Amino acid sequence: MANILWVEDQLHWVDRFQPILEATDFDGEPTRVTVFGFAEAACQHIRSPGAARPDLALLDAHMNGNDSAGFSVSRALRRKWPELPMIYLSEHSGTGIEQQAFETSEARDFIAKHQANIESVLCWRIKAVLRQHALQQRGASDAVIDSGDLRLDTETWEVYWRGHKLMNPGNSRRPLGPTPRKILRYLVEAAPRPLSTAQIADRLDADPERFSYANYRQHIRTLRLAFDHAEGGQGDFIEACKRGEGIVTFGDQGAYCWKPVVR
Amino acid sequence: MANILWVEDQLHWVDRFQPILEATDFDGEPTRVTVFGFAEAACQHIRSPGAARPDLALLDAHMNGNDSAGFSVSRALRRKWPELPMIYLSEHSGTGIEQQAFETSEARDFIAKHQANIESVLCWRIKAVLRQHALQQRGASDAVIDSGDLRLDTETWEVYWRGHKLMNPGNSRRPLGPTPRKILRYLVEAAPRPLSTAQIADRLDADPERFSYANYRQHIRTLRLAFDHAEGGQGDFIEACKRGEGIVTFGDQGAYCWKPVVR
DNA sequence: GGCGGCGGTGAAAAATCTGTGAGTTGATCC
DNA sequence: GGATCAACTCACAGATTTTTCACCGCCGCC
Repeated sequence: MANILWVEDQLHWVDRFQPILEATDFDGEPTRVTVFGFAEAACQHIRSPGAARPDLALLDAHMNGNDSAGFSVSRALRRKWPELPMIYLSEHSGTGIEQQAFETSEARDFIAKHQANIESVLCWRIKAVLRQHALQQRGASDAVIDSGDLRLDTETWEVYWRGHKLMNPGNSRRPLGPTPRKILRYLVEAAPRPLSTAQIADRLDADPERFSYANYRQHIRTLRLAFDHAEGGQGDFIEACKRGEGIVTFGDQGAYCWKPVVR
Repeated sequence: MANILWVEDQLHWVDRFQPILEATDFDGEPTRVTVFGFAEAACQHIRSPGAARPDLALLDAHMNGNDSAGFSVSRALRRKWPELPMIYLSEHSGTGIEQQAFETSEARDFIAKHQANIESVLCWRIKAVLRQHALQQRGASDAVIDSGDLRLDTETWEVYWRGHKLMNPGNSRRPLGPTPRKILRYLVEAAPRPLSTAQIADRLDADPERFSYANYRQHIRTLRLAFDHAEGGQGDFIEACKRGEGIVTFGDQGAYCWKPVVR
């Protein structure tokens, strides 16, 4: 289902476009449009932990007399879903607002509300952005990930650290659990970018209400212990993490980050 | 070097835009624009084995009275360089030409020639497409802000000043705290405009009631100390700030401003 | 000269974040 | 039904970051 988040303070545009958007087939599934009339309401919704990830955001930069209300929504979105494509729909094309949208807000497109055949143009451009984004998402999936001394086979999900297979720290005869393995994979894939709790929850396809930071933290602990056991259990890996190598706490938004270990 | 391939049959557009494009810095290197006045000539060039790969193609769909001359160039490009981003620059926005550009020709953008401030719009949009494409190519790599001797990676949040990583001034083994990092980023992004307490509070997504000027001031202090430590801790940076370089107090509404430091 | 506001400073208090250990839950298998 | 195991929760202490507070010097102004 194509899920569109739209922030627009002028109701007549909503009345005009919403039915058209909902009747348009963007990705082979029914389209749902969620509209917010105020930037604050949208931000609040976005920040709430249970918010479902939209596929695309449609923003108006200039709302309720505030030049940058739309940009605050954009920042909230970027924080929660860094990859989310955003399109601006505005009456101020060709102005500094358009420039700001492209240069600091990483807009994918900026559509002038006043133009010929706007309904169609809107749909074409949304479709184009969604297609482009889909293309981008399914790039890069090698079977084996190598990062320093780590070897991660994404087919069999086995993980080797300096030649030793990572085992379950609670019971060294058993392999590492599936969730920690996945988390490790996502961390290594995302390196050197950190992954926040929300991003991990998103990738694990977990219920964002349930997957908490405490949860993430615990898996990180499991992983660190597993690495530590793999290199002898002297606590060296834990120490390395504190120094900023291996699985590093990022210090914001409950995020962790994979940094290759130098020897 | 940003290499742009442009196919355009009306010379006056070339005269008008080419100098601007060539004077615009799209990727930190000089820009070169190669113009073809005829679709056939462009296709022939593209198919020739020695043709250099451009970074972006600018096409006009409707040329020399032929509705689809531009699309033939697009097909030639797609065959030779499947990943090449293409932007249409046309007088026929909102028509079937735009639809075709997006739906069958995988246009990244479609820019109407007749619109306010077209020169700037063209540059913003080209820049946006190039950035998006670069991101896509190297698997969403560095979004780095450069300002003088400062290098700020907005993905990993690492900040380097003259090659030294900015650390927490209170504990030099630890990285700069999240809030100061963000404030620095916003300041540099907003430069040369100052950011008042209220603006920072908005960007930090903080409660404007709680985020006071005293607060902002303290973070600025942390930042200045961090810079100072990074260059040796002689207080030089603090002095520079007083002289009007680096993180400058703006003197109104409790605002601060980032000014690149000249050496 | 006294006054008041602004911005810099240092330290203390408050809030938040993290690591840790232990306890629950729920699913699966015997 | 009971054992087992991974995933999840909870509580708490220690570390770290952020906010608050009090004070100081400077400057313009009456």
